[in-house]
Amino acid sequence: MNETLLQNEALLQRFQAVAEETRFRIVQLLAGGERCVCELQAELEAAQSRLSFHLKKLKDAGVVSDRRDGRWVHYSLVPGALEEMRAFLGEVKPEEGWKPLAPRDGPCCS
Amino acid sequence: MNETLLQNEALLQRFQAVAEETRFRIVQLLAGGERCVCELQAELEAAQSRLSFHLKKLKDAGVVSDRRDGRWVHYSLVPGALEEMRAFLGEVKPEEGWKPLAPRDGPCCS
DNA sequence: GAAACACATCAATCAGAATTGATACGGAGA
DNA sequence: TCTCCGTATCAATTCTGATTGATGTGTTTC
Repeated sequence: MNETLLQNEALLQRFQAVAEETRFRIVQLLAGGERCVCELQAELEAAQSRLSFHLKKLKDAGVVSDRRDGRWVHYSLVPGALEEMRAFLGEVKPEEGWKPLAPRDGPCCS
Repeated sequence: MNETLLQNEALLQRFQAVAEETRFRIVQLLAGGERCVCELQAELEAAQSRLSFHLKKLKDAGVVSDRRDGRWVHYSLVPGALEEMRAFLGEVKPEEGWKPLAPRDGPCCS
């Protein structure tokens, strides 16, 4: 199995996790620091099972981690995960002064 | 209308655009420079209408731009869009040495 | 202008993800 | 132990987005 493909898969999963409105907002809230589920619930005005569903998605993708404290569970961002996503967008971003590939000779498609 | 909300909406749309396998791969290919549709079609082994659908998503999100050249259309990345996404992940990423918020006093939820 | 080509769009179908309501689980306090 | 509370999970439904096949549009070449 190709290592890079697996990395890509995990990376894609992270983008998928963040690219949904509720989860996008969760990430924004967690940027301010750790939050327990009930706090998120209050701030997002989301049903409990719905929030739990989205938190699981984020956790499965490795974007957040949880910490149990008595009956409460606190969620926070995983810095490394976000860093990887940034790195991907960095690699992908053409350098300043970058030029398109020279047009290929011959017909566009063979 | 709130300015920040609109920005968020556009940003979310960009994440949604990138967070799909076919489009994720398109972005990776375009990282190497401009490509025409038929080249992408060959490299992705995707049906033409399918590819066109995904390119439109990326374009609507502002992640790519197109350039007509005779009968060919060439797509390339929009550096600024990727930069904004990076910036978001940067803001959102806790600083090194960052500490969780101090636990609130009183019960977690009122 | 006719034919061939590159690409876009549309309508119908299909698939996967999100929502909801009910239920289960685990910890804390009486 | 019984009960309450915070959270997770499950099954059913609903919604959204992707795929497919056909058709449309603009461009080149003859």
